[in-house]
Amino acid sequence: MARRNDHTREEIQGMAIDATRTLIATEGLEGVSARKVAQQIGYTVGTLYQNFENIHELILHANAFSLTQLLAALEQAYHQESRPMPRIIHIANTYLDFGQMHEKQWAAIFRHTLPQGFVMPDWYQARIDALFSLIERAVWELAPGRDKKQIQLASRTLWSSVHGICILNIGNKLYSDNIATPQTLMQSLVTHYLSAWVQEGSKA
Amino acid sequence: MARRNDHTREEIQGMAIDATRTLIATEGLEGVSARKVAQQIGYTVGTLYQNFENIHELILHANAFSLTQLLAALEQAYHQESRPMPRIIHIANTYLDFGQMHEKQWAAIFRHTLPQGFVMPDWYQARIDALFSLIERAVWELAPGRDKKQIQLASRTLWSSVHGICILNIGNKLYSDNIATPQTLMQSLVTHYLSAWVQEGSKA
DNA sequence: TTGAATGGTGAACATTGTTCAATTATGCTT
DNA sequence: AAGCATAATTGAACAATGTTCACCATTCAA
Repeated sequence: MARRNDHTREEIQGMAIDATRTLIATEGLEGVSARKVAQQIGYTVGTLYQNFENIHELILHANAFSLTQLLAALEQAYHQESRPMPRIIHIANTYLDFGQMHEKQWAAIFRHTLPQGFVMPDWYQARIDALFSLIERAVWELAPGRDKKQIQLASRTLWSSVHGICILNIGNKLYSDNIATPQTLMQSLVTHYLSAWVQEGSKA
Repeated sequence: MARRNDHTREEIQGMAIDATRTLIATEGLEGVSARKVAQQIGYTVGTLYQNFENIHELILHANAFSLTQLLAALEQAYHQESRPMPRIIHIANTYLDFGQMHEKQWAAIFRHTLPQGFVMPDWYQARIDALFSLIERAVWELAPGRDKKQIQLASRTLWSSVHGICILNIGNKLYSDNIATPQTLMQSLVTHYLSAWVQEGSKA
């Protein structure tokens, strides 16, 4: 039984977040429970609730970790390819791969919803913003001359769409009928959307 | 207290589904509970469990109802516009509107997940398929000469993307910063993607 | 050494899904 | 008409959930 000062507050929080992450990875979001997490880290529920407001905060931290991993993967993809268009395609595919490889974690991010009255913390929203700004950067390089608002519009449209393909990919295997792999859809989306978008810009 | 033959099995099921729907509409998916539904319809949990395998089946029925409503709205949109390209845009915007107007129901459809071991019933999957085939029809009319597999690929890509925009629209108000309304994103997606796709086809 | 402050506990409460023996109402048979 | 079998309905019970909080234990300062 753990005793006082065996671990600092920060250590306990880190352990709890880790435990939550592995729970999500193995059993999915539904497999997370305060008692399970507490037992994993060798403390009791009471201690857990001294370190986190509620279970949602804990899950939020676990999800933020996944988001950070995702961002790292996308940033790596960004640097692996320098030609603007293939770069975006590569980033999109990396996004897709991440969702497939870490299916449970991925699903946890987008399925978890704060109860009414809860507000998403800034440090969490900041991670999501970072994702979007990475895309904005990549789109900007594709058409540096374009208006900033147009870039923003295009990258949000594109990224929402990429996200949609990922969403419908996991869970429902809508595409598992020999014909269209999610990678094919992704390719189709990015090339068509962006080629028309670039072309439109060169006219003006 | 309800007595035998006050209602038929079918009536009870219908009442339960209705109660579930209003619960979802008012409190969201998390607001649904077996006891609440039972109380609403004037029976007890036991009766509920004689009419439904479990709570997920009940939710699935409520969601199927929403899907039917959605399909009806999309089909109406289909017939409101006959020019192929504006038609698709109109359908997409109708989809978006539906998600905005019935936010809770819409979220319930896409956030609800069957526990492991559960399989999505055929009658439910059929409703989803109907949505996709409506889009396929609309895309086909845009380019009747194209290969069937190409049409399938394009409509799935397009619809996943449309779906993605809807998803990121509800919940996070990512777009609420004066600039880009979801309608603008939708317009941008559909016109750009499809114009490039059509153009590609006319080359071959 | 004593006392205050803080770490940690685990029992308790309400609420969840789900089951099932017991009860009650119905319809059929005699 | 009476009785019986069948089916509908109940509600108590179980395990598991999130959350709280009075209590105990440990540490550190005085």
